[in-house]
This record gives sequence, C-alpha cells and structure tokens, in this order.
Amino acid sequence: MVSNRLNAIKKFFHKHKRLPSYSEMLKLFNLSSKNAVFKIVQKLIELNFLKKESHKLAPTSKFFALPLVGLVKAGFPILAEENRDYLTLDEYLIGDPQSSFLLKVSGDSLIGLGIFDGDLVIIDKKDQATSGDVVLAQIDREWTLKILKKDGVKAYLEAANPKYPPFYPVQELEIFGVVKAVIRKFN
Amino acid sequence: MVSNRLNAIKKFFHKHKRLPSYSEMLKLFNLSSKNAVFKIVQKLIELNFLKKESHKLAPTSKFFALPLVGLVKAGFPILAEENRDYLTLDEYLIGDPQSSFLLKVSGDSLIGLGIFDGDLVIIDKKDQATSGDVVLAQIDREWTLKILKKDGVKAYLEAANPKYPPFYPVQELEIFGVVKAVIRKFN
DNA sequence: TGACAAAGTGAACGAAGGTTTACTATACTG
DNA sequence: CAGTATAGTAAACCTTCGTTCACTTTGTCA
Repeated sequence: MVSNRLNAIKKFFHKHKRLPSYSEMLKLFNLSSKNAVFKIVQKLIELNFLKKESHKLAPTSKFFALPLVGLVKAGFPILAEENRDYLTLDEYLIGDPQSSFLLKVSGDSLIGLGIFDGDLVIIDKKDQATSGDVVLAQIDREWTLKILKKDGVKAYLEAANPKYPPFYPVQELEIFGVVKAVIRKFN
Repeated sequence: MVSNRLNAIKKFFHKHKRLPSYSEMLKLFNLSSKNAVFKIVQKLIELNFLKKESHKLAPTSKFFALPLVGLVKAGFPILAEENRDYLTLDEYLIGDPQSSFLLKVSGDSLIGLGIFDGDLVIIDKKDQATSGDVVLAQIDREWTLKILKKDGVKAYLEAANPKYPPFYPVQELEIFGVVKAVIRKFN
C-alpha cells in the first residue's frame, strides 16, 4: 500500500521538518534497494503528494493539507474519498508571514463577533483599514482591539458588546494592524 | 545583516516548500563562494532558525513560528524583541495530522461557544469523549455538531443556543470526533 | 497454470551536496 | 592609524544523492 509509505514520510517530516533522503526511506520502508524507493517516490509524485525540481524532492501543498468536509445530515461526506477539498492551515490563515503576528485577546469587548477572552487573533500589520474591520489600534495612547468605523471623515472605534459605548478619539487614533482570523483552542 | 538572509530563505521555503541548497543560496544572496554561505548557515543555526542532522539542513520550529504577543494597555509589547513567544499554527492546532480533519460549520446551534455558521472546526477523530466536549456525532442516524453531556450513564447532546432544546437519542448516539479548535477568517 | 504486471534486489555512475583550508577585502575599534 | 575581527573568494575534497540498468521475486487473474 502506497499510502502507508506516505504516512511514514509524513511522520518523518513532522519530526525532522524535512523530507527523508532515499537512503533514509530505505530504513523507513524496510527495503534494501534504492530503486524500490525511487519507484515509490515516482508514484507519490504522480499522486501529487511530492514534487521534484532539478532532482530535489519537496512536498506539495496536498502533502500538508487536511481534508475539509462539509456537514450534510444524510451521510458523512468524509467517507467518500473523492470530491474532497484539502486545506493547509498556515497557507489558509497567513497571507504574508513577514507582516503577521499573533495576539492573545483579553477582555470581552468583541464577544458579539465571537472573539472571546483568551482567543488568539492573527494580525496583519498595516496602518490602513476600512470601516468594519477589526483593528489593533492606539486610541489616545491606549492600545485596544476594536471595530473601526468611519463616519464620513471621522473615524472611531466600536466594541461588539452592548456593554461598551463607542470610543471617539480625543486626540489621535492610530491603526497598527487588521485582524485576519480568530483561533480558539479547546481544553 | 543576517536577518535579510533569513528572510530570503523563508521566501524560498514558502515558494518551494524546502530549504535551498548551498549553491542555491549563492544566487539567493548574490555571493560567489560556498564558504560564505557556510558561515551564514552556521550563524542561523546558532540563532536556532535552522538545524542540521548528519549534514542535512532543516528548519526549526522557530523558523516557521509567528511572534505571539499579549496586549498590555501601557506599551506595545511587540516592539520589544526580547521576551517574545513564538507559535507555529499547524503545530499549535493539530495534534495528530493523521486523525485530524476540518469541518465547515453550518447552523447557529453553537453560537454560545462562539462557533458561528461558516466557521472552520478542527476535529480529532475518535469515538470517546468526555462530558462538555463539542463532538461530531450521529444521533439517531443524523449527523450533528453539539455539546456532549453525560448525565450518569445517559448521554445526550446539547446546543449552545437557548433556541434549541437538548437532544436525547431515541436509539443510538455515536461519537465520531471531538472539536479541538475553531477558526474564523475575516473578509 | 501460465503469463504478465508490480514490487523489490544489487551494483554502478555522474552530479551535486556540504565541508575544509588558505587567502583577501572590508569594516570596526581603541 | 594600526590591529583585529568579520565577511567574502577560490579551489580541492570526500560523501551522499538520485538515477539507471539488468535481473529476480511476488502477486493477480484469465
């Protein structure tokens, strides 16, 4: 079975953060000829789990991706191997790694958007945003995470919690980044 | 500057899903001696961005990680280079890639937990769960995503939305997986 | 059962890999 | 400005890499 071999490679990658060489796959697969490995790799390339550029092996996106399914009441769609979508979290969530960072949310001012205390938020560093964006901003020298609203020329911040009133900047409102995604881990 | 070199390597990795070889780094850095590359790599290993095992180069977790900051009202903590935490999303979110998959949530039955329609949920495949877990389950042959409750011996499902009553299984309740995390992307 | 494809063995090969050594140019520092 | 660390050049080295070839074993199915 070729998928066992793929899993072994995935495990190796998970542990070492790189693909095994052919010699290492020999041990991994309990084989004794590099040619056997060569043929297996060839097959994995055909299946689009691996790729090669000028004799250098690399994983594809499919290699990392998790199956993505939708919930239909009738049947459990993951059972059907075909028609599956695949998604890599890092690729899905992070546009430019250079300008992204994570922020741990504190407070309940955004519960209306499903952003709770302790959640992790992915922020894209930039100083421009459009009305409705959740922004990391400095309002009158205080840092906060709120919804940006532009009312004509005036910009102000709003919570997603009826407990809090809108925040109008007395002096300045500087935007530092825009929230791209929320992540909450259970347990 | 060594961080420029690191960024070039990161870009290369992003594009090719593997590290460049020394010869490729030559072009990447516009150098003409492999020894120069050798020394740069040595430095990146000391800084713990790369590592080597039996002459094979590999990235470390730090290589992939995003800076993680907390929000303190006084100052903006990301400005301080030290005391930073780093986090890799894939590692953080996914325990065992083999038994994980993604599910697109439909419906509003879990809004109380901040799980909205259209959110992505990471599910760990297993048939056991403890009371309070959000589970993907089949109740009387219908698939659903709900909170598992164990009342003594009896198990039933509960929504996180006052609109819905608890669901007591008439015949059977089979657990398929447990929700490990929620992801919501904006825009 | 016999034929044929699939999977594996073993050895040989050139190319490319990372490493080392010795030397030069550039930049910093007291 | 002399002295010294830092960054880069150039060439040679052996190891390991991925590939190929010819052959054998195993499995499948008509």
